[in-house]
Amino acid sequence: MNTGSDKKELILDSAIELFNRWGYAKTSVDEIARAAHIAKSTIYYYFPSKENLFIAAIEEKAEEFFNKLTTAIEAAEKFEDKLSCFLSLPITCIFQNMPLLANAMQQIPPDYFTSLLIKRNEYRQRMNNLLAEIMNYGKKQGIINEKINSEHFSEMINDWFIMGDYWNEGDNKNRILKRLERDHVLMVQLLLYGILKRDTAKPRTRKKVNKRKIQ
Amino acid sequence: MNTGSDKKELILDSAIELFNRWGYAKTSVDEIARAAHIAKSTIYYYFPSKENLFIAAIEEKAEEFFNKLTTAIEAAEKFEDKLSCFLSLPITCIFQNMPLLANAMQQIPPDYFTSLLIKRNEYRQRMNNLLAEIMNYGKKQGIINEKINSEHFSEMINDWFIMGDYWNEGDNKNRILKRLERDHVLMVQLLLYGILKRDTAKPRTRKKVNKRKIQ
Amino acid sequence: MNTGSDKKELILDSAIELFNRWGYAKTSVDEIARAAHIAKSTIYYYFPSKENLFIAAIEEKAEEFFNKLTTAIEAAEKFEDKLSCFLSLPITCIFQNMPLLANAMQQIPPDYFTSLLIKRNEYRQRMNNLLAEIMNYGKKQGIINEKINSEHFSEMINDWFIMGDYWNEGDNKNRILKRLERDHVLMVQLLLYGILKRDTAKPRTRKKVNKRKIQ
Amino acid sequence: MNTGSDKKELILDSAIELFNRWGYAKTSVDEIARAAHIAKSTIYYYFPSKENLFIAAIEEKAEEFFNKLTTAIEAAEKFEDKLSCFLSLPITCIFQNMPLLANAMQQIPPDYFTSLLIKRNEYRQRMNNLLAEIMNYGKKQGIINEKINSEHFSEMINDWFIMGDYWNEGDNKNRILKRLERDHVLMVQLLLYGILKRDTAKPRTRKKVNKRKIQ
DNA sequence: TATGAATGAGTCTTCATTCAT
DNA sequence: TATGAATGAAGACTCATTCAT
Repeated sequence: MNTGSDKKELILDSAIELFNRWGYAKTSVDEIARAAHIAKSTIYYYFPSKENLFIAAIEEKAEEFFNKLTTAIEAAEKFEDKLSCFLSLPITCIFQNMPLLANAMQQIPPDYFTSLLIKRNEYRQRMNNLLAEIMNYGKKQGIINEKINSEHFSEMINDWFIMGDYWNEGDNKNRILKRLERDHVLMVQLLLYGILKRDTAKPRTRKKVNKRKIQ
Repeated sequence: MNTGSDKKELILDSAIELFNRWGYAKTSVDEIARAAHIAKSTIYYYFPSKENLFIAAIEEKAEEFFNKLTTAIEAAEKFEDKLSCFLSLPITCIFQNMPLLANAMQQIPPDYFTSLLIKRNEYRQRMNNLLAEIMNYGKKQGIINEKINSEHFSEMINDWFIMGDYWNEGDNKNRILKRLERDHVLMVQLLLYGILKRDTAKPRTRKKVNKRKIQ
Repeated sequence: MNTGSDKKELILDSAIELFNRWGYAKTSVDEIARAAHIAKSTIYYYFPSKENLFIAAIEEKAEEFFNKLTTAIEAAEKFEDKLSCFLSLPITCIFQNMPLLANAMQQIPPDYFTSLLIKRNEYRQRMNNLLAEIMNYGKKQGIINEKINSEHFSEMINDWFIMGDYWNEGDNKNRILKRLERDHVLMVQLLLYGILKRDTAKPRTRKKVNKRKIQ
Repeated sequence: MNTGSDKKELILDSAIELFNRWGYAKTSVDEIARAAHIAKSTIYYYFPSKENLFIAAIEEKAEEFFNKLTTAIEAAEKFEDKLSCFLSLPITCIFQNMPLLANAMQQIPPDYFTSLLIKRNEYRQRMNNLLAEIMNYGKKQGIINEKINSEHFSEMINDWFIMGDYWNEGDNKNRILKRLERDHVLMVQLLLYGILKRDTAKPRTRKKVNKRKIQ
């Protein structure tokens, strides 16, 4: 990745490492230059701004991540395994690239520059599409409970596990709160199916599920 | 909230709002002073440092949150409702106090000052205790599947939903990766119980569950 | 010195200690208040300003010093002992009250406020007078080499040992440089041959020198 | 001194002048920048900190001083003239670079940063060595009173004239006080009788004394 | 292509002083 | 007499960015 004397690549490598370690605000262009053993102005020769460099760093890691993810999902044959990939890989990857990818995919903090928000939406969309495909696959195989609205499920998984774009939506607090409530009801149901004893579970929760209605 | 001439409260209010909007690094003491319509030095009369003010802001909101949460959980009678509270309130609350509480309870980014890390651990501990109590309640009622290791479940819920202290643990990457894998397997199982059709699900997943062994 | 609950004395004591330890610029009014266990504003009740407090601290110690010095000189009978007192006590005293008295009596740094300069001149004058008296005493006893100009000698001793008011004299650099040259010539002569008359000196002082033993 | 566009030299010149006039604590980096007609940040481009800039200023002047001093001492042939150089040049030089060199060579005030203390020790060592050489020279010529312990004499001259490292020695007050007493006894003896052997002294120095005339 | 030099705007923090009580 | 609260001005230092070469 750092072959040849390509200084641009050198800068990017140092930037990725430092942004990962210290986050955007606490990484200075000086430090990146020092780490890359080049002059600070050279960074500005290749990247118009710190912001831009940050986006470039994210893109590099994100592309790497999506490649891994799609490959793994395609390689898996069973529905459960595909779902398993989808749930585990992001966590592993984000763990290895914290907080770079966290900044890219999550919404904390909500104040970031526009170019980052655009990237975020792009990545979320790609995640949604991947999960939608997996769900379709499960449906085709006839193993998914029809009561589960799979689009809604995809959305929710993204929102809970990779954290949602709640913070994008500006002032429309009520809408978000409603969605949060809807999501958590579904999440509780999912968890209950898992942790409740079969026979006890059914009667108790059916009632509740009916009352609150799965959409 | 801003009654009387209590300037300390005024400062805290402004700080909470601004830290929430812009995060720690991108909120300047100048801005807080301007927002509170007081002199910058007045902030330093009440709080020894920006860091300290940040912690104070977090504490105020965290206390508020824990009060709401414990009250709600105690008020709920059924196990499912208690669990529901535990899962929904943090999200709602964190949504309303992003990134203030996110900073306090989550581990992103990993570069923060010591005093914040201490707070984080305290809050995580309190969350763990609350969930443990709920699980105990469920057990006493005999409605929890004995195959679920409830301690492990608590841990996982905290790690996934409120995000774990992965980043505390220094260099020991392998250990963390193992735990991540363990967690996601459990999570997949929980989800599958929820979304798979009853009859199809059982035979298919039992196998897998047995193979990987629930702890 | 700190009898009763007299807060003014308390402040002065703390101020002396702290100014001594850290110097004027690096001692804050806050610290003095903290050390005296009183409120900062109380200091401003008793002293109009930090500057003023500094001068007051100096005065207290200076008065103490001059009392000691005159008492000791009067108590000494022989010329040599009087001179000895004059040379040793300031050093001892300044050592014990560094840099408080150093600030007061020396000219380092030259930028201090007017009130301090006034005090300096006053103290230098008193030192000069004391030395002049001693020299007169020596002359009356007929043991001082007539070739030594005793006024000039007094001046020089003060300038070299207690450091002079060179820095008072503003721009007139040439004049000062001439005086410095004159002084050092005299100093070298003193070091080489001393101030005592050859014939008088021998019998009188040999005794004493033998008693105290030159190493 | 300020030739060419060398901004580093410009900064150093302004710094030397201002530190000389106002001392370390009362000279602000802003003022130095203003005096040098450059931006404050430019100072930080060349010097990592104010402290560092101060040390650089001292070094420049100290080197200048030691060059002058050694040259002058070597040029002088007679013992008396060498001693004369040693005693006069520091004073003249320090006068012209007060309090810059005073800070570097003396121990007032005692609260300074470590890097300055290191410099102080270095300079004191160099002064001691120079004086030791001069005394050796005098001994070889057989004109120094054997009763004078020349090492002790060197120490004392440095302590009294250039002011000693009393303040380095921590708490050991008694030891220092004893040394002060010892020193002043020697000083009185020197003033009274001088360091030259009686018989050698007379013919050699009378000439010189007559030439320069005691006032 | 690459960089050394330079900077303006801003950062957190300190501190002597004032004032109402 | 004594003080808690409040502040303006200044302090050292940082940093993303520009520009001439």
